[in-house]
Amino acid sequence: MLDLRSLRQNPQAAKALLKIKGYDFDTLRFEELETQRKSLQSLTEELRNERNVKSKSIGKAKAAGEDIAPLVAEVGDLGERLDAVESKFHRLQEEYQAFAQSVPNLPDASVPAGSDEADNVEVDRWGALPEFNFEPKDHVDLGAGGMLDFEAATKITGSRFVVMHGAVARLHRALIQFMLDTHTSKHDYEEVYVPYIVNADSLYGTGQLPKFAEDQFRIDSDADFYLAPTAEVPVTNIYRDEILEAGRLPIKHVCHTPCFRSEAGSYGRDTRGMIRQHQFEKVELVQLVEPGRSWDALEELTDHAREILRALELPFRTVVLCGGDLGFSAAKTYDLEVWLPGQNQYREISSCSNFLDFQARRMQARYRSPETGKPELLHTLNGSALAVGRTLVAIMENYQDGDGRVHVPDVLKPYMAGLDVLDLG
RNA sequence: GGAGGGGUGGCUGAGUGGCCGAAAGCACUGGUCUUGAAAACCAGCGAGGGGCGACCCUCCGAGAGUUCGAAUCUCUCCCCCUCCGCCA
Repeated sequence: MLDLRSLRQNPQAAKALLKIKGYDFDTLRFEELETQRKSLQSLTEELRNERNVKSKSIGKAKAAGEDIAPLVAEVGDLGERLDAVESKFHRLQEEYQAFAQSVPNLPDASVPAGSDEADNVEVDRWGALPEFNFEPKDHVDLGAGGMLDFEAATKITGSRFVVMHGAVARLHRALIQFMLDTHTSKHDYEEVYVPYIVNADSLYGTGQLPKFAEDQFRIDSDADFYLAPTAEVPVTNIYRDEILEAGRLPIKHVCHTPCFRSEAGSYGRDTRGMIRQHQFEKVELVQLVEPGRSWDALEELTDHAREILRALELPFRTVVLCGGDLGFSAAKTYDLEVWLPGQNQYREISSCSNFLDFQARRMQARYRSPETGKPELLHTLNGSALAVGRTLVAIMENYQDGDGRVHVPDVLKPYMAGLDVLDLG
């Protein structure tokens, strides 16, 4: 959520920035809501003040042994008037809240203009593209011998799931271990284990609700529970409604979780293979930092994600998302895109974002500022490092040898119990 | 699942209808003292919102109700603890 106070001061500036994101901010509607809020709020507070003052005087009269009947009569229909104004005010507040919550975060000034991913701007490239003396297969063909079984998954559940067997399942697990170990030992993140089922407040805090309810898997139970779409939700919400001491910052967590996405509205896209699944594993980096530090933190966090790709020797590039491709809560996002020989293109494997205080305001994640002694909103960031399923795909496609085998990257060998070549059968 | 006990400021904890946004202690901040520190003493110290301001409003797990007036009484829900049952 944006800061309403600064929004009030300059709605036109916000409108101009939001246009970069392809969002039409209705300043007239906002100003109308604001005007109504102002008058209803002051009227409500005036009446409440009157009631408080008079009630207090009744108390005093009673304590002094005086007759309170005339005072009680004087309060008269005050309660009814207050109720009427209050309910009007509450209705307006709900409307106002819904409006304010639906406004996306402002993009940073460095975010390029553009409408979709075609307008994203490449900022760097790493690694030479592999050259094959054969026609490289994609991961679906490579796994067709039985290691990747999409039909079995369809039977068990439905489309967009996978069953992995043997060495491929092990390589998938090795990737998780390697990523967690790298971030904890080299990049100074604390590992956390969290619930995979979250409540509505948590999804609201990070911005998935109320606007993106259809993307979530909702659990049919008495409680309002959802399958976590990313570790960002449970991990960031550890600090919801907390006031942290400044000495605890920055908070840096790494967390491995499965992620569940309904993928509503992507029916025709990436239907082949493991690229877009309802369930996939991800290792996520989450940081909560002092407001002045978040831009540096975004660069660092993005490089922590790059480090995994460099260690795995997978060619990749970094793009900065244009306004139209930027997410609802993010002020700026870098995507890392790995080279997939089977598709002959770069595909997203990580997304690293700075949310500034947008999420922190929704979830009231604060720290005590040493300068003022007052609680102030933190800045939140997160990034995938990396999406495990897509990393597995990238390794299979980049490390294939043309003879139905996949070589294990050097850094993963310690995790593979001596296995350094996968025979896909 | 059954029985009982609880949820109060950063933390501990008192408060059963008005003088309570809330005692006391801890923590924290400033001061006195000290070569310095500790101790002691003095003072300050919850959060959110509105208003140019004087000030005002809201918040004692959440929501609804009773009342002129609710942290306090009633109802519903959520969460925590103890015991029993069941269980990885």
